[in-house]
Order: sequence, then C-alpha cells, then structure tokens
Amino acid sequence: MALTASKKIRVRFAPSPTGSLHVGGVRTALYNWLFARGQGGTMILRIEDTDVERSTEEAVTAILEGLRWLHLDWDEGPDVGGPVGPYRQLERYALYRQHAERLVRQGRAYPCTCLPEELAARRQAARAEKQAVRQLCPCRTAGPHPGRRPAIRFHVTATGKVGWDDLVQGRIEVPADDIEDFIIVRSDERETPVYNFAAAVDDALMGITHVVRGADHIPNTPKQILLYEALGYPVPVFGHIPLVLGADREKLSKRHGDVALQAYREQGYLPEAMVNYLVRLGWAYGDQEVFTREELIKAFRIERVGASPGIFDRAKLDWLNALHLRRMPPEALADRLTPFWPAAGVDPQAVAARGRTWLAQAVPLFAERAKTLLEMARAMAFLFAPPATRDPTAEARFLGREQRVLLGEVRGVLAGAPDFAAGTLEGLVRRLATERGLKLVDLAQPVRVALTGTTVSPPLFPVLALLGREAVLDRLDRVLQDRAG
RNA sequence: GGCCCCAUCGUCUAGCCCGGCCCAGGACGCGGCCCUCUCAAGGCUGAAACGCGGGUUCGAAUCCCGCUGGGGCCA
Repeated sequence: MALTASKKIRVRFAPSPTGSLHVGGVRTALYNWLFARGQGGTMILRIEDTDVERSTEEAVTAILEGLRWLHLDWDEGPDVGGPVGPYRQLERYALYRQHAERLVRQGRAYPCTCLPEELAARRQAARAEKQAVRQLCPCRTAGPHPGRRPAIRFHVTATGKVGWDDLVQGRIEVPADDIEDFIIVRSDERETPVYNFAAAVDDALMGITHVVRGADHIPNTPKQILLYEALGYPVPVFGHIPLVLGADREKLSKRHGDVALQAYREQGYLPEAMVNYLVRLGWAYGDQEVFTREELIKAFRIERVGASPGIFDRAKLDWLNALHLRRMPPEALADRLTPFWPAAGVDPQAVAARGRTWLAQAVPLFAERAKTLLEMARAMAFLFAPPATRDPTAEARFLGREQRVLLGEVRGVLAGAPDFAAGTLEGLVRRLATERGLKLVDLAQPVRVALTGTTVSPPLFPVLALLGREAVLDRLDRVLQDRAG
C-alpha cells in the first residue's frame, strides 16, 4: 500500500489520565509505536485530561512510567515537548475556543441553550414519528435563550453517507442523517470541549496522519471527519483496532481482575513478554509466536491486524513470560530479580553477600521452573536462609525414622567429600544409594526436604554446590537434631 | 431501542482479498508416552474449529444474500 510516500507518518497515543494504564490501552500504544518505528514515523504522546473531575497527576505519572517500562518511547509529548505542543489538552483550551469561534463565524456551529430535558423530550417525539433527529435543537434558527449560558453545537450539513476506509476494518459508512447536530463545547464555566472536538482539533493541529485507536471509537469517527472538513483540515487515515475482551467476552475492565499494567509488573512479568503477548493478540506473522522488539518493528503491519476482538489469556502470557525468562542471559536476569527479593521474603543483603557470579550461576536453575520473576525469587528464598517452616506432608513422607538414618549417612558422605562440586557430590551419593540397594530418589528427597522444606527444587546436586558445605551440613544437622522422627 | 462492527479448535491465530495445494496448519491450555533425584524444561503424541441456511461455481473456510450469535457506541 502506498502510504503517501512523501509525507512522514505521525501517530499518537492519547490516553486519559483517569486511572491506571490498562493492558488494552497498552496494546493501542504498542500498535501505534510499532507502526511509527517501522515506517520511520513520529510517535506523539498526548494527555487527554479535559475530564478534570477524574484526571489525576498520579495517573499521568503511571502512564509515562508504564510506557517507559515497556520501552515504548515517544518523540513528542508532555515531558519532552515538541513543535506542536502543548501536549496536554488542559493547556490547549485557547485553541479549542478559537476553532469553535471560527466554526460559529462560518455558520457551521451555533450557540445552544437547550436543557437536557428539552432535548430528551424532542428526541423521544422524533423517534415516535420515526423522524431523523438532526433538527433536535431550535437554537440555530430561533436563537439561544438569553438567560442561559450557551453550549456550542456543530451544525451537520452532510447528506448521503459519511465514511472512510479504515486501515483495519475496511470501509465503514454511516448514513449522514443519523448524525445529529452535536455539542462541541459545553456550557460549563471552563467551556470544556467535548472529546470529539478536542481530539479532532488536536489531531489536525499536531499533524497526525494516521489515527490508530480502539474500536470503541468507531462511532466518533464520522463526527470527527465532519469537523475536519468544516475546519478545512485534511482528514487523516483511521485505523480502529479491535478491543481486548475479558473471559466473558466483554470489554476488558477492572472487574476482569488484573487489567492494570502495573499489576503485571509487580507480579514479575517481563516487559518483553507483555509486548510479545499483546502484539500477538490481534496480529500474526505466519506461525511465529516469539518475537524480539527488533523483529516486531520489522514484521509488524498495521493493515495485517485482525478485525475481530481478542480475549486476554493469562495462561498464554505465562507461557511467554516463562520463555522470555529462560532466554535472558543469567546476569541480566539476576538484575531483574532485584526488586522482587523483599516481596519474596529474602533479605537483599543476603543476596548481595553471595555476589554476582554466584547469583548468575544460580539463576538458570530457577529460571527454567518459574513463570514470573516473583515466583522465581520465592523459589530461590531457601538459598539465602534455612527454610522457616517445612511442608508437613513432605516431612511426614520423607523424614521418617529410617529416612533420618539415611540422612545421617548422606551427611557423613558430604562431610567427607574431597570438594563440593555438583559432579563430585552426585557420584558420592549415587554410590551410597547403590551400596544400600536404594534408588537415588530415596536419598534425594529426604535431603531436599531437609534443605528446602519442600519436595520441589532444582536438581539436588547443583543446589548442594550452590549452598556450600557449611550451609548444607548445618541444615542437615538441624533436621537430625530435631526430635528423631 | 437506534447506528456501527465482528464471526476458523476452549483461547490466540494461519488460510479468506487473488475459490481447488485444507477430510483446515501453528501456538497456549488440556490428556498420554519418553527423559528423569523432585519439579520443571525438552522430545514425541492425542482430543479439539470453518455458527446456521440459501445461492454462485465443475468445485467454497474462501465470493454473494439472509439468519443467528457476540460486541461497541449512543439513548
């Protein structure tokens, strides 16, 4: 598709700071970002904070931090500025007023003083007679009521169909008669612009060439197109990406559980995995499931995004996260673990005491059996301190009287080991098992429970080597000195 | 209720635009087997889908119409 080769692509992500950044919004940002980066375009971040009641500064911060965490950077925005700022709508009211006045001057908008009840009554009447609803308000011809503060209403003159070729949905058309004269500036003291007006003015003034946003905005688009035309601005290309749904197939929202990006971050999901998962939710590149950021920039095509909505699937996210966890170089993964030690009940000092080299050796053992960083940190906790408690079932099953006797024998072997390398220890313990006519598992499980408090851990011998002779003997002795089974 | 959108395994999807290579491919999840000191990881393997009805055509998952279902926005 020849996307007007001469013109540089400009896209934007324009969230409202009314709550935490949620995964649906993140996917919109991601698609915009990939589109821009793949085409050598410009990514713009705009804060749509006209809803002063619900907008908060914390939410703005959360949005910026969330995007940064994912490495979805922007070229122009509230923090970095840019040639067409400001990038917060609250700071652009003069622009909206100016454009509204221009429309009024052109006869394309008019002051309206109708009360909601009056409009509702007329709408109902019109519906009863199956009339088009465009002439809801008499203000345009009869003039506004002098005693009331007016809103500004846009006058729709279009006939036939209003439509556009959507980048992902294909041709969309709506009968012009279905679009009624709509408010563009409210009658409140701030003269708050409505969403459609502010967005259209901003997108035009910011030179946005492609508006890529959620499919929930499809009904807004015809009105915005009309505004562009009335204002004499070029109409951008629109692309409406399908919504992310919850398991009940409804638009993802708080009641579906974790929808905030922050929640995933805190649970130890990797930004690489979030990006990988979200991009594949609604887009595919043959049979490829796993992507690096660079591969995505190269392969992503906005027009290849599917038109049907997708359900957020935690299980697949888990799989991808585990995969990216395993792919990461040990040193890097060790660093990512840092924020999670406290939540895992591990003293960061104890981790630091072991040193980076040691940690990098331990990490691959645990990465293979964890889905998240938090899970991984928890699984590693026993390395840094003896288990505070032992799983009672495990203890009953593997630390009985006879098993303690065996444990004592293993202790002896380990105490006398020439060195404490995994291979050496394995040889010694296997020989002991053979001598006693036992399987390795009969010795391994009691030791595992004694050292970790559970029946599950990475392979025993590397774990012994990691813990070191002193810690191992100490933990075995603690069990042995317990009441003797 | 009005307008708009969507429709391939439970889920994400390939295939659909340019009908035959598709008794529909991959992935997650689920089941089985192998490997194995536990748990994972890995390998092999199984069950699992073209919503329904009409057309068009020698031939339709692919084109057209209708229905049904789901969703979004507005009220």
